[in-house]
Amino acid sequence: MATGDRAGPEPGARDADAVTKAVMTASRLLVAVSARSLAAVQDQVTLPQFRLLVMLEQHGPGKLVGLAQQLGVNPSTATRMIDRLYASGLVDRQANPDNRRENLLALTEAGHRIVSEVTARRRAEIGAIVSRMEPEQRSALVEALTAFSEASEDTPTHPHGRDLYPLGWSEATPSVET
Amino acid sequence: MATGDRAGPEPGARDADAVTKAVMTASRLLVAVSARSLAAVQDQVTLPQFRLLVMLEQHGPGKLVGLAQQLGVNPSTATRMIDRLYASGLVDRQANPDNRRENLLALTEAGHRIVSEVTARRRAEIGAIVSRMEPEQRSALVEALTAFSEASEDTPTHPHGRDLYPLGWSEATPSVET
DNA sequence: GTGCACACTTTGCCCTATGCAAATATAAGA
DNA sequence: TCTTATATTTGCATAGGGCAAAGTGTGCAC
Repeated sequence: MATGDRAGPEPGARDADAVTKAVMTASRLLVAVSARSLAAVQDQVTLPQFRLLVMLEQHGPGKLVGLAQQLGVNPSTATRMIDRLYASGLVDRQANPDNRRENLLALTEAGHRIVSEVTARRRAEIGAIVSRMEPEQRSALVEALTAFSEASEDTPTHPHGRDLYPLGWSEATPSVET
Repeated sequence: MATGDRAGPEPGARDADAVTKAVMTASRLLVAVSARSLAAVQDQVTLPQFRLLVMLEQHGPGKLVGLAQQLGVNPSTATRMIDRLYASGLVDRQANPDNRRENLLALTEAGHRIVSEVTARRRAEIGAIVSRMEPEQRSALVEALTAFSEASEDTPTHPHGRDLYPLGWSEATPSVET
């Protein structure tokens, strides 16, 4: 908005600014949606616990070290989180018969239910929003977001981003993208 | 998916599904961007601490209870976080001369710098992505996101969302939208 | 086949974040 | 003044997190 009437020396710069602004606004919005979807289960699990459940759901049963890596936390942290989730019956833990130094961790039914509940709520919330848009707006949104996602794929994310990402992830991504 | 070749009774349903998917993908992406922007300061402040700094920046100097409410945490939690941030020189704390039971909390220069750094990184990252898009794609993105944001404004966010939101917020929104 | 190196998990120790309840200190009002 | 309400702090408990060390199995090399 308001970027159409003044001819800047570099038209792209002004556009990029408006786009950045719009993207950041949308970002806030989406985080709020995630937060609300999570609210329903926050009396049963903490956010880190929920993230752990999501990882188990996504990457299937596995051993503790792998889980810890996926979460970006120290194995000792994972051990203790599993202790608690096992105690609350959301995670199943049994020694791997083929390799007794490994534990096999998996979601219980109750664990699956929690993840599904949040995912469903989130889809529903987003669905509710897009349902208020005009059909043409919807397809425009799909195209625009697709272009955005593609543009981000070949973004270098600054040289060393790859290193920092797993480290920061655990603390920086509480919105548990499901 | 797989709903495209079969004429459903409600054509909008398939659209909504595709849009939901695109939105969720974008959401993950944006969270990753936030996470990376945050990574640069994670050796100086924890994520909750950073959120506190952002609140002080956004809502200006204020007293502890207000800050705690903005963050959605208990005042006692805020007290102790401030203790640590004061110790590390990121927050200034002084008794309000007009009301001795109140503390006035404000960012120090160092505190401001941290917030600015993250904000700048985030803008830069988003800017880098959009700069890879075609100009027409950029304006399409602005329009689409604007429509999306507007659609979300008059979304009821399910009846009781208002109640849960502040509660869940503290734990559910670590990505500190700046 | 015995032993050494490596992998997986757990435990100990320390810190931050968090909530609840109780204690303190200060204002404001009746 | 005495009481009530507000602001902050402190005590106590739990969860999340890291690092280092211990414990336990596997597997390979010699």
